[in-house]
Amino acid sequence: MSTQPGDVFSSHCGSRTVLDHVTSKWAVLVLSALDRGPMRFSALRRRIDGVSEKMLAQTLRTLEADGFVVREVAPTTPPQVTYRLSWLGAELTVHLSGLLDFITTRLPDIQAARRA
Amino acid sequence: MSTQPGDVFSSHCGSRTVLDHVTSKWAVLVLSALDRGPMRFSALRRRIDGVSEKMLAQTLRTLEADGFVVREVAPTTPPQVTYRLSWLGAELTVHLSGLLDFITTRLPDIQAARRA
DNA sequence: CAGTATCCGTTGCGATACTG
DNA sequence: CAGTATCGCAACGGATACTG
Repeated sequence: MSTQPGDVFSSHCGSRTVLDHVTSKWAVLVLSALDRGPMRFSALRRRIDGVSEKMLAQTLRTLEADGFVVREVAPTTPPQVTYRLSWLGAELTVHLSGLLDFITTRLPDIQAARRA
Repeated sequence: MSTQPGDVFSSHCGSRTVLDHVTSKWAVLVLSALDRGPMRFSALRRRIDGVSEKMLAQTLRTLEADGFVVREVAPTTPPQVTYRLSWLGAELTVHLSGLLDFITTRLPDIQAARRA
């Protein structure tokens, strides 16, 4: 019930770090985009409106380091780099997609409830 | 399939704003804490390790404005202010709790998969 | 195509002090 | 107790330019 090791409520625990990565500004959108299938860098850029190259690259590197995304390079010229969800990433994205669906479908209610 | 009005993938849509609020550094933790029942300001501060008064107040105000959290003041001295989830907030938190549970329980796998 | 590097303004956010 | 106000630094993150 109270704070336990690994609990998100305690700082300096790994789970807090992962939570911050996953809920960062662009990570949610990247993961959800990849949920529909592997995508290349430029396709992701086009899909996610407003993301800069820098932030997309940074987000992808973080997600790859956390084991949620797999980066695959085809040895062609020009090189084709494809990103896809790992098994762990797919499990994660189930939860995120549920969140996105909720926000999207309930947006009218949210905006109706909004004050000031 | 492609970008639609209200879609999170397009910027300048309300859903993107709400998503940013909800996935902000402290909002996830506040909502999850309130999921167990109403809490007072100072109790939330103690529960959520590392949050400053400023950020807790700011987060609560945003969540209240979005209609996810309800603020109730008991007319006593000293005043007792209690925060609780609205119906909409409770629905939202279902998804967030799922996310937190996933991260917490799968943390070993995540850290095992982590590179560099 | 798929990035990296640099610059640099904006914002996040902790610390501190003060209020009803 | 339950906040608000102000300060100030560090990190976030967008724009631009450059690379293999």
